[in-house]
Amino acid sequence: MSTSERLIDSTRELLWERGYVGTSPKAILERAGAGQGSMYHHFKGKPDLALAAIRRTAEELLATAEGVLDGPGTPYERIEAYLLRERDVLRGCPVGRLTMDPDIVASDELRAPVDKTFDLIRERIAGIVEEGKEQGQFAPWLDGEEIAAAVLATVQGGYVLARASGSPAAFDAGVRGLLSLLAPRDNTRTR
Amino acid sequence: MSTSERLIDSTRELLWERGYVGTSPKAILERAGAGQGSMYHHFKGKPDLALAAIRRTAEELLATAEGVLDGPGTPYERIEAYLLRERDVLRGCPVGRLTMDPDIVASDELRAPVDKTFDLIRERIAGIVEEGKEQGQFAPWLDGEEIAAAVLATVQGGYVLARASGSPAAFDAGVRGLLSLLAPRDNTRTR
DNA sequence: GTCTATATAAGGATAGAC
DNA sequence: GTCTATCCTTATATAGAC
Repeated sequence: MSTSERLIDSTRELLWERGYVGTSPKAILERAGAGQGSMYHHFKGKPDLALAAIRRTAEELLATAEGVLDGPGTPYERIEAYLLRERDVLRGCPVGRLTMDPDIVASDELRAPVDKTFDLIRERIAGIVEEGKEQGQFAPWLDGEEIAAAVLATVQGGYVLARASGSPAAFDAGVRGLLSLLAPRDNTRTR
Repeated sequence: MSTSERLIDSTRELLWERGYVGTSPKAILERAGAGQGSMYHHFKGKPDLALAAIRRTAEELLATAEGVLDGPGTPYERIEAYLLRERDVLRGCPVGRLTMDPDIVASDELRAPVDKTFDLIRERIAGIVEEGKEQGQFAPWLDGEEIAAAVLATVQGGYVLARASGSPAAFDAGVRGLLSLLAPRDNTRTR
């Protein structure tokens, strides 16, 4: 793997673990096994390298999410698959955690990939919900965009709760709670 | 206000804005209008001061949440009030944001107030849900703890989505989505 | 209690040799 | 392309005067 690639990979790992403000060029170089010169040869500086790393991470996350959402099954089953897909819960979301970084939120350029990723996933989920409404699997009064936002928020908030308690249990509980609200019930059952 | 109090207040503000790793003693002192000596006289160091600040913030947030959750109204209305209470959405949650700080998650002492705050709010909401089930306002198959986790996660995740897009809209959408799933429907309506 | 001085390390970047 | 040397600033803390 090229030095440039190793620098990007190290930056991605550190951004995930420690965020932007908590990640120093020195730490990146050590992890990548490179010297100062290499980094400043390939990239203009820390923000430039971070941008490359963030874009890569965002693309990968989007691809993973779309892979699950475009899978087989009914609309409910696809949303369920998205919510239940394997995650390293205690590490948190490599994209979502960036929103807590003041320097990233302050930069339109660094924030853009984060914004775009959530936006595309939300649109995809919203479409699935609308599909489910047409098929009668979801109640007609539900709004696709709103449900999609709730689904994404449950995931992102689940990471927060899990990290607060040091256990993935809270993440799982939140997901199960949302699924219990979303689950279609057959008409033979009284509500 | 005493110097010690001003130091705590400045720290609370900075922790909210920039997190633990992003907050330097120097910045705290400047904001508090104090010198180096004052800080190290009243506190053992940055972690000690941060702990005092976090405890204060956690207590205040808990009090605010309980104030709303213990208010008047049906169980659904009280949860609705909690979700719709005024928030400075783009600033994020002063407690939740701490979970993205590696140094805080790594310290049992610094993480404890965060964990405790979420735990107590979750219990309170869970109790309200169980109450609503008894009254027939919520479906009997819902689990109080799980719904409570979903409610908290929607809020925490809403902050993440809002900060990603630079607008409170995503927060509001997620909350409305969850409320539309949670809202009691009268039996005259067909599902 | 509060201040200034000082100390050591780290953050972030540039210069120039190879 | 990569390395080392060097630079200036900030982070975090201690010492000791007032």
